[in-house]
Amino acid sequence: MANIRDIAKYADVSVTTVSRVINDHPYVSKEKRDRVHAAMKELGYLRNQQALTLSTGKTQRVVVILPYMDHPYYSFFVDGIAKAALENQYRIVIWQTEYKLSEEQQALDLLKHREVDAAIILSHEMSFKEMVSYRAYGPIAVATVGAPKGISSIHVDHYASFVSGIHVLQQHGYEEIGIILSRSHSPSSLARQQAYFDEVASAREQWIWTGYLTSEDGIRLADEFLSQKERPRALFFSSDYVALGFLGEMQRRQLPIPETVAILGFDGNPIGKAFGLSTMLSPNETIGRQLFETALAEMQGASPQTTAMTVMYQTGTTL
Amino acid sequence: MANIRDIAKYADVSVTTVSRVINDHPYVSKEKRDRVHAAMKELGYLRNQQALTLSTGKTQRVVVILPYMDHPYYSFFVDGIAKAALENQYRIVIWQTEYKLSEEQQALDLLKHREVDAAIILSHEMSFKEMVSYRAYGPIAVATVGAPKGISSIHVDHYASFVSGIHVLQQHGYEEIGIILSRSHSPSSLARQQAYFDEVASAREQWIWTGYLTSEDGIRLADEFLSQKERPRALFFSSDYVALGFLGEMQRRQLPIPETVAILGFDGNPIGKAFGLSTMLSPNETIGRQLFETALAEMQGASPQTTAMTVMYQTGTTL
DNA sequence: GTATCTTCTGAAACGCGTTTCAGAGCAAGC
DNA sequence: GCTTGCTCTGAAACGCGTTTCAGAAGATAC
Repeated sequence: MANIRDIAKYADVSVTTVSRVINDHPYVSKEKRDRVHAAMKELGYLRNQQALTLSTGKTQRVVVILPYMDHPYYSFFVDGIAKAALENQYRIVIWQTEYKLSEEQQALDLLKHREVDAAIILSHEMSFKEMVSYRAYGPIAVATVGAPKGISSIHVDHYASFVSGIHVLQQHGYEEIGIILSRSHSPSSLARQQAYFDEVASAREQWIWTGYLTSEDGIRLADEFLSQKERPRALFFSSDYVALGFLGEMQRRQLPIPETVAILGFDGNPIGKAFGLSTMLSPNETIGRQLFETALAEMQGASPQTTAMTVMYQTGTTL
Repeated sequence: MANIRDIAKYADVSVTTVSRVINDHPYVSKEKRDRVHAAMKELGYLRNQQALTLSTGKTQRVVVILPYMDHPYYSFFVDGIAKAALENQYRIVIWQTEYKLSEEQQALDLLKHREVDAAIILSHEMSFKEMVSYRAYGPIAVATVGAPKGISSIHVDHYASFVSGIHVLQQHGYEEIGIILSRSHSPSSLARQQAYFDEVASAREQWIWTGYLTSEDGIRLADEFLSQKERPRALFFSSDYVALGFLGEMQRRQLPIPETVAILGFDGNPIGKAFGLSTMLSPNETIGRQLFETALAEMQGASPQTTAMTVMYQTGTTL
């Protein structure tokens, strides 16, 4: 495979001139430029991206760190990131962590070893304190709340969003409300619990179900829910998938929704529409785009920024 | 940031010796080895992955080419690929093409420019003829049927799978069957049509619906289906998501399933379980793993291989 | 005692683009 | 006529690990 020196020899110019032709530098005479182009064509020259990367110190890659690939929730973020990255000639490297700290560390080590220029983290187990220690090696943008100075954050304001979801339920006449959360100790779950206690008069501990992440978890929830003596009249989920699992299982048992219990989802996954799921629409693709864009801006010298996004009620038939 | 030469100077050894220590080469005296380790610790040495890549010619990266990130169908493949890749110290670069030929070409150009060591293609618009022209630059493994010599393929045998799905429907007493396909001209769709005509006595052109990819397409199908004079008694979908969209819309219209029409999906997406969707379970995660493993084997000198996988009926309540 | 290994070490070349710097030639400015 | 500035060119250094090759020292074999 021909390299730049082969081209230089073949075209009888210096490597500098070849490099200039490749990079469209103006100070090359038309004559030599043509000779170089001819030589490149003749020898089938392909620029070696690795050499370029080593030379410039820029990899044109960003690592996207997320717990699960096969959870549709993250796909929308990744879609937004991928689109923005492609538009800017960046490639994305995916790292699946399953919330294992060691995997998160390995993923961020890519930054240290200059395999990527920046990191985008969709959800994490790692403390922000530890995350900050990687900041020296490149920009980091997260989709979670509570990021300290130095780390960009484009996130859904889970407190405000849960408040507005609760208000939607209340406007529909539901006062006794339960909430379904994923990881109990995550910052977003804490914010949601806070909103719950602040806004729901009848809030009670046993109406908070934690550890529900997938549609299967939603199916499982049906038993847990029905076995309770005193049940809330509405359930506010933190994920459409869990809500759909629950909804499907209730339908299977021929328990009418919303009569048995009203259901409000969270995400706005298109599949929810098919089943009339009422939900809070979250602009995840947009967040993905902005995560990339803010990381890119930081690479170009901008300061880290924090942006909170809000969700919108999307009407359905489960309220 | 300290490089290998700084370490050499600090430890008063040659760069060769430092390199040997890094790579656990045996021929280094304990004394020098210790000095080098101390120097690396002292100066906070981090190996530059780019230099290593340029030097060895191996990137430890594989590009995964797929049409849509936000279509859950592909997530399971990617999950399998990601797991296998991580286990082997490979990183995956994602390239979303939306079935645009130019994007597919750009993605495969990564191979040419040595940004990745191999390519895994989940679905493509590009002809195999064109794809083969990239083979000289690295192994290519596809998840589609019909790959020529030189290109590895781990795929679902769509003909056999559709045949077995049709047999399931027939065993349940359905003779008048329609099929729902995604892209009309893709090899998998052609194989499915062939199976349909071969196995269904009452097969007819107007019972083949093409262009259905998402759950929204499934919703839209309800009108198309109901507006037909003569309707099949069962529908065999090529995607669970489309099937679920249709199922949800039928439920919304209070048209009982399977009395109005039986539904058989294809994939085995977990969300289907919540709604009792009968489906043909496809081992997509396993296919993902094998795609990576066969690509890895090829990088190590093995020959391309082709493996066809079969699907399994997963019982539900829509038949 | 000499031949043959084995262990250990480092200089230099290699992978391959980019960038800096110095210099040559020529035109415009005053 | 002399200075200034622009256009064009290429040698060499740089980014940073790995690998080849040559050689020295010590150990083992016969």
